[in-house]
Amino acid sequence: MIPIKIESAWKGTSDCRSCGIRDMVLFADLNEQDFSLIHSPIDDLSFPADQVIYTEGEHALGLFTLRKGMVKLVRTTSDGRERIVRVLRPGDVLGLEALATAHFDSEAVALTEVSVCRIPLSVIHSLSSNSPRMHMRLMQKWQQALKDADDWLAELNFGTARQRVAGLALKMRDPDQPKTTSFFARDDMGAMLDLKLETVSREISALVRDGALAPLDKQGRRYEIRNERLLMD
Amino acid sequence: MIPIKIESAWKGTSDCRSCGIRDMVLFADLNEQDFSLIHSPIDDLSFPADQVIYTEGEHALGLFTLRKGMVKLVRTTSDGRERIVRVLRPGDVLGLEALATAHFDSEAVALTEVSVCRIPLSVIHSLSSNSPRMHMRLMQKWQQALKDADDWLAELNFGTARQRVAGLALKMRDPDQPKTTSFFARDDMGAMLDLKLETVSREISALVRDGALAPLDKQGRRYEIRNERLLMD
DNA sequence: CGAGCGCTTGACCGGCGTCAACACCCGTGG
DNA sequence: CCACGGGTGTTGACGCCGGTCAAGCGCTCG
Repeated sequence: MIPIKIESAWKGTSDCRSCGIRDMVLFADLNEQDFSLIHSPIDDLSFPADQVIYTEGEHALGLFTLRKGMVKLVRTTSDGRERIVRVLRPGDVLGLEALATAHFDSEAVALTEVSVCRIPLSVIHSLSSNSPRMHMRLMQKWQQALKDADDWLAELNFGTARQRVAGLALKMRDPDQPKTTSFFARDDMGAMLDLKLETVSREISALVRDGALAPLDKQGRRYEIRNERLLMD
Repeated sequence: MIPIKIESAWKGTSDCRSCGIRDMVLFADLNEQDFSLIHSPIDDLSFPADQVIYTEGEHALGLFTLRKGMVKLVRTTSDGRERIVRVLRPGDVLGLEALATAHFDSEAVALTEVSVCRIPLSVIHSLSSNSPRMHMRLMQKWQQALKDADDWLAELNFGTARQRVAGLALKMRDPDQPKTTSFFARDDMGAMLDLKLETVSREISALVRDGALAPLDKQGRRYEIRNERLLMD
């Protein structure tokens, strides 16, 4: 069954050949012959902030390429605590794991307004066996996901509260405007860094006081990076 | 260039058809036709405890299937601290990332005496394009590696010191003897759980005092699980 | 303009880190 | 066979970072 939320998120069917971010994504170097292998529609979907895109353990029909916005991957531990294992940004793939098991290993929730395209599993499977270009791309996406997961553990969940918050500020820099960075609701940041929301708030305040960051809005979501050095140790 | 350590670790060339753990590994369901596609030798290697198998960033000639023993994957953060991101056990693949980039993303170090087989990248690449069975297996190994990475973060690096040590005890259970579990040098355990070695030691002592664990040797490496419930919360 | 939610700040407390002493295992050499 | 020494694990005392609890503030949206 197709959840209602997906129906209501439907914005149309994509023409991937003319996709604006095609150079970042799975279909980056497909040729005309490869495109002719696509027999199911690629849907263009969008979700408001806080919307669940898929849940942990859910049966997967397809995977998603993130076109715009940010998505958190959430795991619930056996004793019920929630942990954010990663944040995905444009160009990343949501739900790669479904290729192997047809189930999602974590919950995906929109952190901002989000736009994605859903690619049916059958399309990925037929392309990956028949197009060496797709095969290679897919491998690179797996490798990137694994590296991101390890980075998240090694860089953001290690050291003092100050180091973690500073590390997140650097990781969440805007690729187009390297002087600005994005934060999230304080309790989400806590679930990312294994800190309490009060501690996150205190450390951000301290970084602003020390001149490392300066707020760009009144909601505490966007900050200017004033002194990169102060964030790096 | 081939490092000297590899030369000295060489034990022979494998006959994968008769491998004792074939059902766990990449070659699990290859048929005779698939095997005929293997044109480079699969080497059988072994390493003593504490030996480095490969280093972070090193150029990769092949990847490894772990046959016996345990291996830690170590990352060094930009400011020089060392973090253990995962522990691999028999059946796991070392260096999957080399398939995409021909470089290793982390350092691999033997935690015990270890035996592995090295499969040249060319063999994997030709099999994965020509054998749908291998293609599927590879996908499953990627998925497993990613899930392990996320598990490690969500389960072992979250909560109190007690919960982390207990979680590691459960994760490191012997698959054949579910009542026994393996620990490591206390500072390695600290690097896995983001705790200091003294804290690890204290928590283990507390678990023994409470009757959850009982030591099986005098070096503090193997413990009997006496009360699973006490470890689970 | 008031209600409510999320962010910040303060005071206090507890868990983990730090520093140090000690116990134990094991290999080496007398 | 035992004496010695280094390496590793354990335990204790103490201090600090981050958690807890609570109050206050400032947006945002009815």
